[in-house]
Amino acid sequence: MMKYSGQTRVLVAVDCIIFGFDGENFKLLLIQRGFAPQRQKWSLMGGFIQPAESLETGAQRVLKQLTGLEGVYLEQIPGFSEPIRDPVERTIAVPYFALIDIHKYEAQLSSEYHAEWFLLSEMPDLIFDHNQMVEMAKMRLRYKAALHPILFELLPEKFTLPKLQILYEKLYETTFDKRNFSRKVLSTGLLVRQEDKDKESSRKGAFYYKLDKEKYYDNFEAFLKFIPNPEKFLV
Amino acid sequence: MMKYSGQTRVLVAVDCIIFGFDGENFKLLLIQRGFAPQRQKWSLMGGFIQPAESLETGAQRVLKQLTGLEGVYLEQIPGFSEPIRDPVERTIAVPYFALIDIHKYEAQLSSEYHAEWFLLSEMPDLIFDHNQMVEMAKMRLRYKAALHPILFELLPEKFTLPKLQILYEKLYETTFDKRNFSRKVLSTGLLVRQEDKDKESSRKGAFYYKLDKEKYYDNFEAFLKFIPNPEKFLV
DNA sequence: CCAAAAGTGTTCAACATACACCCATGA
DNA sequence: TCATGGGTGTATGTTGAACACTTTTGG
Repeated sequence: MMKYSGQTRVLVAVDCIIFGFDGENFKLLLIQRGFAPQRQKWSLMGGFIQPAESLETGAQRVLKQLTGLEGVYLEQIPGFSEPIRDPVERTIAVPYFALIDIHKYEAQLSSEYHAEWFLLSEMPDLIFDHNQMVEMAKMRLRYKAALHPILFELLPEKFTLPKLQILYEKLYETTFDKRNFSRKVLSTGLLVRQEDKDKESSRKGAFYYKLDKEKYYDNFEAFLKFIPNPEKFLV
Repeated sequence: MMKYSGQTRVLVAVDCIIFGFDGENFKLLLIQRGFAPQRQKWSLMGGFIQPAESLETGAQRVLKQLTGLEGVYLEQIPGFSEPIRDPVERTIAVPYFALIDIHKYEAQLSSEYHAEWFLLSEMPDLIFDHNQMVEMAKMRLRYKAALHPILFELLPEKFTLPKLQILYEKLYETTFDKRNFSRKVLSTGLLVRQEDKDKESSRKGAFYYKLDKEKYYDNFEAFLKFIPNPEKFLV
């Protein structure tokens, strides 16, 4: 078959901004590059698109390689395409942010990559334009999470309301009234209270909740506002 | 300089979903392909990314070629990247939706392309996956416009409140209460009433308004809701 | 004078916020 | 028994939705 003539072909990479939450803080999973250029420097996990895969498939592959996880929540953010963003060769990067349950990850860590979790606030300098990608991903996550219940993707199967609230508070760098917060969250009917409590962080213990998977997936990107004044965060 | 070895390079295209509004209905600017494959079939205007340009720059170039317009409102939507989406050769497409003032366009039409405006509701079948791109763009536009005042990009410099309301009503395929609508819109302070009236569509005439450019651009993506129950439209 | 569209105000309900006290428990 | 974090209810203000009549003017 004929090809389009006179056009330049370029490398296309997917880079993953992998968010986790340890119960206290947001974290980012980074790898130390084992190859040139900028060997040893920290970077996002990424990879070049292969002939038989789509962008989304590529991103899932890259994630699986690093974390062992499949079917992860992924969202594409706008491409990074400055002609000289990669000094080696022109590469157009399509970043995805990923939300994973940090605990699921730990069990499956492959030693093929030198990967490490960093507190979002203590992130090292990254190669190329990866710092900007992280910034962009944070903005997008803030935006999306203000309107849709996606942050559950960061939590383990069983979690408590105080933990959920801390999650939101950390993302928006503020605090919320716990009475209003729990009322809003519970009023969605998405959460099912369990019998048992988490006694780790208080003597009284906090009830565990699980997602009502049915409701959650049926109306996956439901429009819900768990935080007050979302317009403050919607840039 | 060394290149990354063993990787496949691909064509990257930008395709533009160009929206216009004629005062009554949404329209889409399409071109009839002058080259194979699928010569004569309708398609979105697009082009391959050139060595010295970014995706956004490429999209602006493509738009300028077709419409003569520069600095158009553009927004990237997620890439289309199925390996066989283009039968000639693997091409990853990054679509952009564009909002233009249809009247500005008409003046500058280049005859280099066979381009035509179609009512959104009477759109022909398009090549490849362009139909899906249009669907995706409509969804994104609905989402974005429900929360941010971007639809002004579709209107001429002077417009009336009834026209603005029709614009919103057509996008959301519903009707709004004009008292509530005008109150909301005017309360933003974004609009400045002019002395003169548009007498085209009524005997009484409707006041023209202009955007307060200062306020508009200062707070370009302000969070505003001109439509009731936006959650209905936020998929 | 009449048809057709433009313009305008009020009432009510729902929602979001602010706010404070009691509970359970382990040490 | 006390210190710590968990859990809950109410009152108030704000916001958004519903709703109908008067105005203007060209024909």
